[in-house]
Formats: sequence, C-alpha cells, structure tokens
Amino acid sequence: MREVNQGKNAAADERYRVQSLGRALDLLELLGKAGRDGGRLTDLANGLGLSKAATYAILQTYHSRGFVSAIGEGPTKRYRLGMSLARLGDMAISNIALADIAMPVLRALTREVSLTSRVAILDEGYAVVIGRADAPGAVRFDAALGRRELPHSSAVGKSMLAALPRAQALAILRETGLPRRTPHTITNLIALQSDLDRVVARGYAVDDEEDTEGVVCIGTCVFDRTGNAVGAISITGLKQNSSEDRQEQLAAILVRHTDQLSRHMGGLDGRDAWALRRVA
Amino acid sequence: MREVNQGKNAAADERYRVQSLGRALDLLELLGKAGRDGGRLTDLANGLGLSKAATYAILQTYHSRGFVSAIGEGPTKRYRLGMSLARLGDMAISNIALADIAMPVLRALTREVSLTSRVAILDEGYAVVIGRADAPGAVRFDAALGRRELPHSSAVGKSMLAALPRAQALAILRETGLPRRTPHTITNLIALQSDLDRVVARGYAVDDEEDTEGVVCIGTCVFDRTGNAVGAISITGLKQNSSEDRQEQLAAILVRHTDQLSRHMGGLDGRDAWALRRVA
DNA sequence: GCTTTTTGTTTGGTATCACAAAACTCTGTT
DNA sequence: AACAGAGTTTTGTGATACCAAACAAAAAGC
Repeated sequence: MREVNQGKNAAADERYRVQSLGRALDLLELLGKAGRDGGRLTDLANGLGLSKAATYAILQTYHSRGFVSAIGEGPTKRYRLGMSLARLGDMAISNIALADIAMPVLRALTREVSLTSRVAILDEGYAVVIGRADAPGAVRFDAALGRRELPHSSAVGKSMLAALPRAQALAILRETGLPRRTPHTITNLIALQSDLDRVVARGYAVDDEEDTEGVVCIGTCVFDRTGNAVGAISITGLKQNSSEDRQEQLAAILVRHTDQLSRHMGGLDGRDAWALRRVA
Repeated sequence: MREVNQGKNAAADERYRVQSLGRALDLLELLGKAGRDGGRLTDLANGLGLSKAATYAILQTYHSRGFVSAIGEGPTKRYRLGMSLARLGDMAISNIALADIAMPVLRALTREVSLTSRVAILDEGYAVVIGRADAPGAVRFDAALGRRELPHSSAVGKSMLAALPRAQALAILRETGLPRRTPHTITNLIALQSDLDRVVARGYAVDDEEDTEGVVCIGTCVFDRTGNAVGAISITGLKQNSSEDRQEQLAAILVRHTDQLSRHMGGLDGRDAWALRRVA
C-alpha cells in the first residue's frame, strides 16, 4: 500500500495560489448570490473587503470579457453574472461525454415516470449535477446544473460511492464528512457502509429524505466498458407519493433506462457491474 | 437627440483593468478550446505566454475553487474546465427570467414542428442563446448555450434589432459590423435596414443561409408589458426542407407559440407590439 | 535495467501592478 | 437649488505576480 501524503501534499498550499485571482473569483460567487437583481459596486466592494476602485477594476475586466454584464447607468448601475460564464459552463459540461448522451434518456425516463430526473458525476469527491429533465407538472426542485451535492446524502452520491472500491469511498467521505442535512441523514460511518452494501446488493440507491425533508430520490450508476462508474442517474419525488411498492417499481424503471444508457456508451449492464462488486 | 459619447466612454479603458485577471481569464478560454482532453501545464503556459510557474499558480487557484478540474497525475496530468463554471453559468442563465419560462414553450414548439428551437437575448449587442430544445432526429446544430451570434446574420438577432428603435439598432451594428459569414449574408447596411423593415411588416425574421450555408432560421421576439423585446425565439431547419409555403406555415406556428410565451410573461402580443413599430 | 527526456513542482528575488485613499463627476432626489 | 448617493478617475506605494532556474519524478527510448 502506498503512503498517504497527508501533510506533504503541498500542491494545494496557499503559497502557490494567486491572491488577486482568488479575490476576483470571490466576486463572481458574490454576484452569483446577488442573483437576478445583481449587485451594486459599493455593496460588492464591501462584501469583498476591497476598495471601490479595486472592485471597479475587476468588474471592468470581467465586463470586457463578458463574464459580468452591467445594467443601468450611473447610480442605478448593477452588475450581474455574464453570458461568457454560460458559454464556458456549457463547455465544461460538454466535456463530459455522459452529459450529451444522457439527455435523451433522461427525457424518456421523465416522460415515463413523470418525475424530475438528473444525471451526475463524481467530481472532487462531490456529486455534481450535469444534466436534468424537469417533469412538467412536478414541483421544481433545486436541481441547478453544476450544483455540488454531498455524496453521503444523495442517491447519485451513494450509488457512486457504492460502486467505488470501499477504501476510496471512505477516503472521499473523510474529506467531505457526513454533515447532517435532515433528521434522516445517515451521519454514522458504520451505518452508511451497511447502506452502501445494500446499494451493491440491490443495484440502486435510495435517498429517503436524507438530503431534503419530504423528498425521496432513487439513483443508480452508469458504467463504462471496464465496469467503472462514470456517473449516476436519479429520479426525484415526494415522500408522500412513495410507498414501498412504488419505490421498487420506479427503481426497476430507472435501472432499465440506466442500463440502456450504459449500453449506449458501450459499457457494462448494471446487473453485471454490480455483481462484480458483490464478489469482491 | 442625445450626443453619442464615441471616444469619450473611458469606462472600458484598458487602464482600469486588472492585467493578472485578464490573463487568468485567457487561461479559461484556452481551456475551453482545449475541450474534452484538456490541456497540459506546459502547453497552457506557452499558449498564454506566461512562465510555467505563473500558470501553475493560476491553475492551483482555479482548481481550489472548482473552476478547473485536474485529471491524471505527474506528466500525464491534464487540466479542464471545472464544474463551478457550470454552476455559475447556470446561475447566469437563471438570472434571465425568460430562460426558465421559455423552456416549456420551446419543447412544445420543437415537438410540433420537429425542429430545433432556441431562445436568445440581446447582450452587449450580440444575440446570446440562453436555452434550446433539440429535435430528436434532426441534425445537431451548434446551439451551445451562451454562444454569441452576430445580430445581423441570425434570425433572433435580426428580429431583436427590428424591434429596437432604429437608431439603437444602427448603433449596435456599428459596434459589431456586418461581417460576411456566407455568400448570402447581408453585408450592406441599407439592404439590412430594408430587411428589418420587412421583419416589422410581417412580424418575424428569416435568416436564409445568412449565418450558415444550408441552414434556414425563422425567429421572432418575445415582448414585455411595455412592448419592449426581452428576447427572441427561433426555429432552425435545413434549406432543402424549406419551401416558401412551408416557411410561412412554420412562421405562423412560431408566432403562435411566441405570443403564448409573451402572454405568459404578462407582455404584449406580437401583433400589437409589431404594430407599434409600424406607426413609428 | 539504465539513461534520457519531459513533465509537474518548488524556490527566491525583483520589477511590476493591484490596491487604498481621496478627489471628482455625474444622476436622481428632496 | 442644494444635497446625497452612486460610479468614475487619479496618484503613489507596498504587496505580490511573475520569471528564471533548480528540483523531483514519471514516461519513453535504447
């Protein structure tokens, strides 16, 4: 076994980071929080702890590249996130082959079960949503693209953890921790491991109000030709509409669509891929 | 009429920009071009004209915030656009109220005509795609979100220009110019103006192979309650499937859906909004 | 298997430039 | 008409982003 470079890994050392860029990125996040109405220069400067002049220069730079768009003039001027971010964000998602291929499957799945469906990947230990298909009538859940979800409290996260070698899964969980999101969140490492065993056993994961109260998710993995999980798909519904029987029905449908997707990518069926984990 | 601050507008003066941030943004664009396979540190540094050490520090900063994701280890390490960009990009689009409301309409429209449909806004003088619904069987056109399209050679662009006061439209065209994209592109300002008149007259715009050869688009505006255009919707098809009659049929369907969307946003019907332009 | 090459990582030193403070110019309000 | 509040511009300076070069370590070549 290889030594774990615990404190030695200086790659993320603050010394090798560019401060000015860090502050500039903080500004983007701040603008993200500002939302639709945008933010005013003065407020943004205060929020960053920078002077108006410095903030102004950063905003101008962003603006000239389309990363920030300005609306209004004079004292009513407001800054918002710009469309270059949309372009790059779309590129980032397009880089994941799964995103493109999964969309038709998601739409078919959503049409069949009338529930919102999503596709996610494991990125830096977090489950990140890279595609979604909203159900027409359904409640609009917070399924923003690029959203980081905790791996231990989401169906996509747990299914991908379950597909990983257990040691790797534990390493990820050590990083993210097991923060409590609702009274139903599994915050005990032993309990979570037996839940992961259950995922491997039945071939899908269930998030039973563990991330959001009243919301149940079912998810399972998409596999490549070597049997590695490249991502996961989930469907989301309300707890009240989710009896034991219905859950199994939905899981069967989900697995059928996911297997179709895996096959479409030239990967292994879920049945075979999960079986590999059971022998190990 | 107000004086146009031609050279006076010093807001975009290079002096008030942050160089280091500009270079860092160049790096993002470079990574965007690198695409799926990502880029290597050495290549990125060369592409930027920066030293490896500087590029490394920038990448670390991005990486720590999720704006860049690294794959591989050692000499096979590669950097790609990260998922934080997807998150912020999605936020940027969500900031446009039109994007959310338009999606169901786009899907309905696409289902009815079996053609790819898109919704765009006018941002900094360019038409920017903020939503799309791909037709299942159709050729996949380049309809990436956040993509900037020239206003004079796209259906969405021309319809939004036509809805603007003519002076404003001309100001935008002075900025963007009328670059030739295909042999059919209208590069003459007089000719374009009479085309815009035609848009106002019939209530929709046609891009007849003006942006891409063999591709025809029909587009029209979405209006708010004051009759201002907040965006535009278009459908895209192949020239070969686009007879004069079929074009008028499709335009009628497009206008019907767009009007429904305008109404849904509490705005004016296209019929009324375009009529306002005719009297002026 | 050893060497060579090529990669990412780390180190100081320095000239650059990102930043703060304050003056200025508007626009919208009282 | 005066004020208050915003965004914009100026200038100087201390922090820091950058380069060059050395280092480590994995891949490629013989």
